[in-house]
Amino acid sequence: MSEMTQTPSSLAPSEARPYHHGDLSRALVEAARRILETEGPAALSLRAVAREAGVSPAAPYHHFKDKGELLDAVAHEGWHALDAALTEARAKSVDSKERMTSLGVAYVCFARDNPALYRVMYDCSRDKDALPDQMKEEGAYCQVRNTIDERSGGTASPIDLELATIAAWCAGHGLAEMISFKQFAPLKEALGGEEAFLRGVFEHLGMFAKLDQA
Amino acid sequence: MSEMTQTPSSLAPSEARPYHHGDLSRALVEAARRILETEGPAALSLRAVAREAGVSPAAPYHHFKDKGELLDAVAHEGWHALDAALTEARAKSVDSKERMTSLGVAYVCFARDNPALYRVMYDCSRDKDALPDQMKEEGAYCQVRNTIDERSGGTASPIDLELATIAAWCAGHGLAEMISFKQFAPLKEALGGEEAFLRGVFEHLGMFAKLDQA
DNA sequence: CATCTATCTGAACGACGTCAAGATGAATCT
DNA sequence: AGATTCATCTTGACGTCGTTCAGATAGATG
Repeated sequence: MSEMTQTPSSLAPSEARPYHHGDLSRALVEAARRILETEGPAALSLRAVAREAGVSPAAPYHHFKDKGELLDAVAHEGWHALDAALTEARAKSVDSKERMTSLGVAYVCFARDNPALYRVMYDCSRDKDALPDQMKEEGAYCQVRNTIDERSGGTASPIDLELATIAAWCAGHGLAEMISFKQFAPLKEALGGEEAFLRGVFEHLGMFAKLDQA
Repeated sequence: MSEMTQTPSSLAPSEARPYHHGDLSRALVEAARRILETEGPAALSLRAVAREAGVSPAAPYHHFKDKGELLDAVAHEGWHALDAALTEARAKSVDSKERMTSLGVAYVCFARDNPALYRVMYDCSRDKDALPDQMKEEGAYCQVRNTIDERSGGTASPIDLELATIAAWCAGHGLAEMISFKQFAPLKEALGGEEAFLRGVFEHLGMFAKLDQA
């Protein structure tokens, strides 16, 4: 009960209201993201999403078990967008020593540029006490692990590799949640901009201090 | 308009309903913490707090501007409790090289043991885009900075000291938010317990990698 | 004592998440 | 084709929430 109802016969793939009254699952998720971007997470009610999609307050319940499941779908898209951002950052940085820092900066910038989406992503994760399953095998988390593995020349033990990945991930998440805290403003200015500040913080995190000893 | 109305004449310091109908500000915060611990953050409505304190749903508005201000008061208590936990941890660890890791472990354990309270603390901070002001001068943040400063022998530049503190704080917060994620369970088991896991992660964060070079 | 003022109650408003009953219309089956 | 089936959407309702306001209550003050 996920992706049936493809465009019925002869209609544009994803615009207008093609079906019965529309390809709602998708329209709802898009409406939710629109609300998130323009009005923030506080305004993201199920009724507002339905309103934005031009449908009655009860309509979403034919596509999502409850509000949480809609948010899960939004979060899912968010993780994909984060994957893409990290992939791009990884491709851009040629220096393998800098690559890790670049990944971190890209991660935090994603959160800074999509604060509401990032918040939904982590709120969903906390509700389930777990990161999305896909991440362990091919997602953003895996990109971080691979980058660390490359940097260490593939010599790190599986446990050390995992610990280092977790350490890096936690640092990135923590910084992502606090990047816009007012207290950091003077330091950002002193360092000549937010990116420099980010690099500064990440360079103090010796993700490889232990791996390099081996 | 904060702390007047101490116990009126002859009554136990904090039980029953001593005053007009009670020392509400305090009673409400206590009721809120009780609800947080027993039913979690989702159950923490203003009405539920009033109910728990035995007053009408409108009563809290004579002591707090709105729900957010009540939560601020709860968060304020939370930060004090965190301060205490860190102070204790800092006193216990004699080895200055281990002290930083001990602080980190204590921080995350506090979050693990008071998950709902910790969540309220950071939700409030995010709403204001700032950590509590007191922290910069004498709170938990300051303890972390001092510990780093001691460890580096007081030789770190102010900027490096600040960057290292932020890095450590972000890592601690990130780990605190994810410590109970299911994906980490196998690794915890492999390392022989949650504390060992925490130490493992923190030891991969070379908060001093850069400071030690100087 | 009367009065003042902080505190609390009761009732109400709009918004929320959710559900049950009914309407609607595309798809399927003779 | 027409009848039927079934997913989809609407209407209306329920209980809860945050918040406000007019009025009751009872310490504190004169």
